[in-house]
Amino acid sequence: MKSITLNREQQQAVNFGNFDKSTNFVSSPLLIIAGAGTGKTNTLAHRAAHLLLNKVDPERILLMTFSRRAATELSDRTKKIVIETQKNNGKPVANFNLSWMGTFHSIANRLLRRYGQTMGIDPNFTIIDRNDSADFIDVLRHELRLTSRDKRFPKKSTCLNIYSRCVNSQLKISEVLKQDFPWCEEWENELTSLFKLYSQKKLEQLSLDYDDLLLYLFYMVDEPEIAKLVRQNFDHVLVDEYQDTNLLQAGILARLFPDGNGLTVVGDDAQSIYSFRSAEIENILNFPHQFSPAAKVISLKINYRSTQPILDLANELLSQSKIGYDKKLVSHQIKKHTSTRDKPKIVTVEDDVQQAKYIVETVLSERENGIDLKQQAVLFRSGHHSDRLEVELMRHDIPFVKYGGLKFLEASHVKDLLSIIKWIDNPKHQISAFRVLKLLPGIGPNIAKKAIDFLQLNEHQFKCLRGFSVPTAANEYWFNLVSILIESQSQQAKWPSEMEFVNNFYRPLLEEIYDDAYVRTGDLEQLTNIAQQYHSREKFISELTLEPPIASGDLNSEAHKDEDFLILSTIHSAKGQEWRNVFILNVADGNFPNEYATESPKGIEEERRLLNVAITRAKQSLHLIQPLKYWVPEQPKYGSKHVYGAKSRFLTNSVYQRLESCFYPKNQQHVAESEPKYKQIANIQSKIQQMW
DNA sequence: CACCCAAACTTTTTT
DNA sequence: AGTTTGGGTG
Repeated sequence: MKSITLNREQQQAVNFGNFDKSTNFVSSPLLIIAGAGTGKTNTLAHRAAHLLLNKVDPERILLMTFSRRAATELSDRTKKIVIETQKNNGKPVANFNLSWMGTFHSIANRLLRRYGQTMGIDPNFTIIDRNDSADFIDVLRHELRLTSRDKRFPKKSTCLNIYSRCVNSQLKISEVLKQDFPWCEEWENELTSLFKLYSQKKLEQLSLDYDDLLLYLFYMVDEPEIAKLVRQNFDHVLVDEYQDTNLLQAGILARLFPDGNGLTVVGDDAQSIYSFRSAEIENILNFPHQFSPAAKVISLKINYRSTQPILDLANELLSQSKIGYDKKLVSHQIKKHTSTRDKPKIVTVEDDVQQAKYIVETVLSERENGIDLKQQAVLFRSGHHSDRLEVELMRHDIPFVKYGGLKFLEASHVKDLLSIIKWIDNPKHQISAFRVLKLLPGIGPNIAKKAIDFLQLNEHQFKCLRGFSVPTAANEYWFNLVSILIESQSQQAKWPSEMEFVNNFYRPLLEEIYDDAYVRTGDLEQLTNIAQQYHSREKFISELTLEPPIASGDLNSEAHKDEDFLILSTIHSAKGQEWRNVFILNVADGNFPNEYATESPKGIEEERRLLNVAITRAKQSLHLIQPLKYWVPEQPKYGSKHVYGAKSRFLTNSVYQRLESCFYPKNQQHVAESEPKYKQIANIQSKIQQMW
């Protein structure tokens, strides 16, 4: 295939492969190293299209991406290319579907439901999200009496994080604790028994957490016979963001494609930012050796996104690293003449309030210049960094959408309603049952537990609950709830009308529990609307768990399509995206690098890559903001919550030379001193005390 | 046994 | 500021 939109290396990557004797298109293992903005998605889409145009069956291509958004984008582009090429060649345009496309977790979900029986896995399992898992662990840790000790046991989310690391890194718990959770080392034995119970109970309750999806699939394809069975479905696999895969994911691929034939992976070692999820940068670095000598490596270095001054900054930042990235990105844009205006800015401000003001002011003046809010994004290290800014934006009536902040599914009323649905879907799912039961007035943890045990004793037939008595306060709710449960269990395929019954049941409870019930009703309506889009209850739950709506505006994205809004996003959530103007908040030591990551050189390197990812999102204009003072929400023991941040260690002199230094407000380097000061004349304390 | 309140403690990023 | 734990009351 020829296309003028591709450069030489891209073209090479697209066309890599041959026809064998039987005219099947085959390809040996291929690694595409694609630096930021080098047209990775375009190349992948063209490669997929190339396969299709060479008669590879679309059903037999496996596309693994990092997010749903990436998956749809890739598939849309692929289709477009295929259709246009067919038109140009005067061929009839065939309709097709790339059905095996999604995240590792969603692909694992499908494969486990289809082939799980070979491992004794009931295909009707429920996927539990992070919150459910944490609640699960919470219950078990009480059961094991791990609370009420003289020293506090790690909290549920920490326990889950440790568990997750163990599974995904395939390391022993002692190793994980030593490396990443040294403050929990003393609890090793307790944690071990907790995790043992956790995995056992999950199996009993037909519940798989995110890690299980990968783990179970790994064990499944570890059986050569089953691997062969699964392998028969696919001729080609394209894996995106390979630098962020972990050992389990790489292991799955290695077992499905032992010789690497048909395997194409794409990634950028300089953008590996998910080690907390046990991503192994070694996966991408070792790929050529793993499949030596057959493996081919192609590097894309021409950047189509950013101006050269922005790339100069990124290149300089990476060149400071001890790991030798081979990543001198070169801009495709022909530079007319470089002036200081093109240079990325480092803006020094007094504190987060000034930081927010600077953003508001700049964003608005840019909009005056005809740059939509949508073309501008504010990026930050952690979710709460935008708190101040959000207040400021609301005050100025500037619409925004935040990615990576508080999620829709984390709102307790949404969790309540979903729990009912999940319990109906899987009567063995005790975490949902527990949550639902505790909603009813007069029912607390103990009665809830008894009811659940009672249900288990009666083989999870909801109708047995008629014979379970509850406190009078709960009577009416109890009767209605049990009616719904029995109804759903007896008849099938009532989705999504079932959602209505559940809604009607929950509404009065909502009003009883929350003061702001009215506001929350809106969310429940949205949830009901989403439910309409799925044709089964199981699909609805699975999809919602695997791809939760990530931004506040995500749910009614159609409605928001015409509107203009500013993007706020964590850097992790900004992966793969680009904007004309980019602002990076809190570029100070403690955030870049994050204070918890500075223990190990590896950690610091990842922080550097994180800053690199943030920088390379910008097309034309980039502002790093450096507050002298910033807010530290935790640890009040240090007294003042304002901390004077040190200059980021990444901003060395040579990096600084790539930046233009500014101050905000202009010409006021010492804001604190400019505020008027008055002498104390009276004492408020004595006045107050005199009142009594 | 459920519910409310106060005190102690808290490790970023997410499929 | 949010979570966890323990104590007191009805």
